Amino acid sequence: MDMLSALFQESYFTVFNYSGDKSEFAVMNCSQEFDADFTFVLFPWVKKLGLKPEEIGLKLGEYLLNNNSISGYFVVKGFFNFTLHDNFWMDEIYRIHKLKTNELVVQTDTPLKYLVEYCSPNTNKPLHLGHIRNILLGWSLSNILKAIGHRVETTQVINDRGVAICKSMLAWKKFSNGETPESTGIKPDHFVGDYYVLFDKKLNEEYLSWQNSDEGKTILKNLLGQYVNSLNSDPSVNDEKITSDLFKKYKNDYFNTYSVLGKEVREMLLKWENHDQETRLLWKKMNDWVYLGFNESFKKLNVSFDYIYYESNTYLLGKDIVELGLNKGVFYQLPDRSVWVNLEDVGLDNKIVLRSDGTSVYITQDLGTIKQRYERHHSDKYIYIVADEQDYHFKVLFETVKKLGEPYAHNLYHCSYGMVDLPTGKMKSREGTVVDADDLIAEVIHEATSMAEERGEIAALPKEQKDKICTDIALAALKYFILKVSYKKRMIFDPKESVDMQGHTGPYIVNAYVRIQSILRKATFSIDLNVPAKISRPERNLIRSMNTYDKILFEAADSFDPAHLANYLYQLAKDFHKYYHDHRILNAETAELINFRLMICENVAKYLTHGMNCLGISMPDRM
RNA sequence: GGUCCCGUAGCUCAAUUGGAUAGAGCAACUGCCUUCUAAGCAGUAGGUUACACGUUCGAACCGUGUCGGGAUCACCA
Repeated sequence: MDMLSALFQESYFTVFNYSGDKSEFAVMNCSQEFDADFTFVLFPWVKKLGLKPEEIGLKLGEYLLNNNSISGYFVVKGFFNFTLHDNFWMDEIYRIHKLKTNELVVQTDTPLKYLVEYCSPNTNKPLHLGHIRNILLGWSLSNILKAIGHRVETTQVINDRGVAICKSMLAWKKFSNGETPESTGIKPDHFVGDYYVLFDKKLNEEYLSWQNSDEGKTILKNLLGQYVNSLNSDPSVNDEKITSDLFKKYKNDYFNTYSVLGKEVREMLLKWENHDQETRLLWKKMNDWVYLGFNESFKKLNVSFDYIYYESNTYLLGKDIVELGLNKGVFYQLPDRSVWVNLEDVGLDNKIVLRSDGTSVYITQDLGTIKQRYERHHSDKYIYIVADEQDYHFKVLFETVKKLGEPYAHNLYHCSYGMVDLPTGKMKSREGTVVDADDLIAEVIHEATSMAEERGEIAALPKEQKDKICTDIALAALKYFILKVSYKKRMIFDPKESVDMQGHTGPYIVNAYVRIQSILRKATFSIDLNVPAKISRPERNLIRSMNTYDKILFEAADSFDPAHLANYLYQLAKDFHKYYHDHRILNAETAELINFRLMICENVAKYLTHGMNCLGISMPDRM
């Protein structure tokens, strides 16, 4: 494609004495409805050259034809459609056929070092669907960047401290009777998560009985009065709704002021911060359970991390930066000793960066960890894969770093992905509507297994091999289902559809590959480079697609979006399925044709494997 | 209320970054397995791209406004 742009650039200079930037000469694939390889749009040139589209097309076409650069052309309206010589496409087939997988992609001429952060869970509950989207994006983006020649390190910061973790710790301490994951047989991260849920349940019970106590009644009555006034008496709201709204709103305040459990949690957090031995031991024990469970989930998803940071080690970082900011005059201090940054000049507000008691807030830590990353990794680009609910936080963070004039200030990227919703609405952990990662994976594997049994294609294989294939197919379905959607968009996840294996799905693409493998197993003679008489339109289109693979990968890398690649692979698989249906391969008419078609098949398989592997999907040979 | 994001077939998503008659899958209906794996192929039906102006050879895409939905705006993380 790039080569074609150059061709038009050169032709314009010769024919019209026009010299322009290469980017002015964009060439596209010709639309399916015409029998041509590529299209060059003439409209923009009508004004620039002062000629009619037909005249431009004619002059251009005759020149290119005489030059032997193209084999034919025709102009429809303002579109210059043209076709390249067969030997160009044949050369492409040979070239691709000779390439090894790691040579398939053109390498970037500006290789950089990336640090990609993704996943970053809390240790109070197991991974859910939101983490899965995050993980798949991070993993496949890293693969894509590596594929085009960048160096990539991956990392996650585990949020292993704070109030939430103390809640599950307290619940376990009070209500577990010493139960463990081993004694109950529950997956350890789920085990801990169950105590987090239990805490909330116990808190609700406590809150409810407090509401009926004299103290509670008086306070809530007062609040109710104020609240009803503030509602401006909307007639559609009934008393019950008002009370339940208030109940929800006030719960947090209750937790912080009247709750006995709340008090115990805060005491526990304080003990933790003061390195109380018993608390730290409990904390370590429960977190270790969670890591055991997380690692099992990561392994199932077939992802890993190069560097793991723990918030318990980094949460005190950043205070030196606050000091630096104050000295530089970038931050200011109020009389109560809290420290702030004014971001009004970039359209944001004043944000606190250090509390009046001198302790850190979220952004203090992040300022610290960014700097630590820079010092330890010296990457060229730092990518944070974090949901779009944190857009504001990252804007503030990055602008603050810019104001500080840090050397890495312009190398920070928030890859902000849309949250995952269910057909029934938002996922809410409190209401138990969260789709658990492990449950989901188990469900797709179950579905893939029963589909495979129905088909019977792999029935004769040993169990171990069958299980591996079914797992691959299941993960292909799940991963592709999520990655095919552009990451910026909020997506609706229907668990029923995620186990679909027909149509625009991962298994559909795997199937194209499996069909090729099946043919290759049956092929009796080895491929040898002979020239066949003619390349058909479907074949030209297949090669043309493979020829644009580089461009797709670079696009995906530039936009941080694996969905470009996912959709490309579907199109390639679709074209192949049709080709397979319309053309006999092993019993084609002549030996040359068999040879030729086998080459095409092998080439397609190469790209499908490479692309799917970039998405983090492994390809079985049979299904 | 301020800021940001989104609105495409009944549903879930695309659209080569401003190009030809807006495409797929699912769901519905109809065909194709004695031939390389039917997790496949072909077909029917489904659209005022939320709405209105504007920019230009050309707009789902850019601009302005309206309507609708979401996120966020803690001395929480």
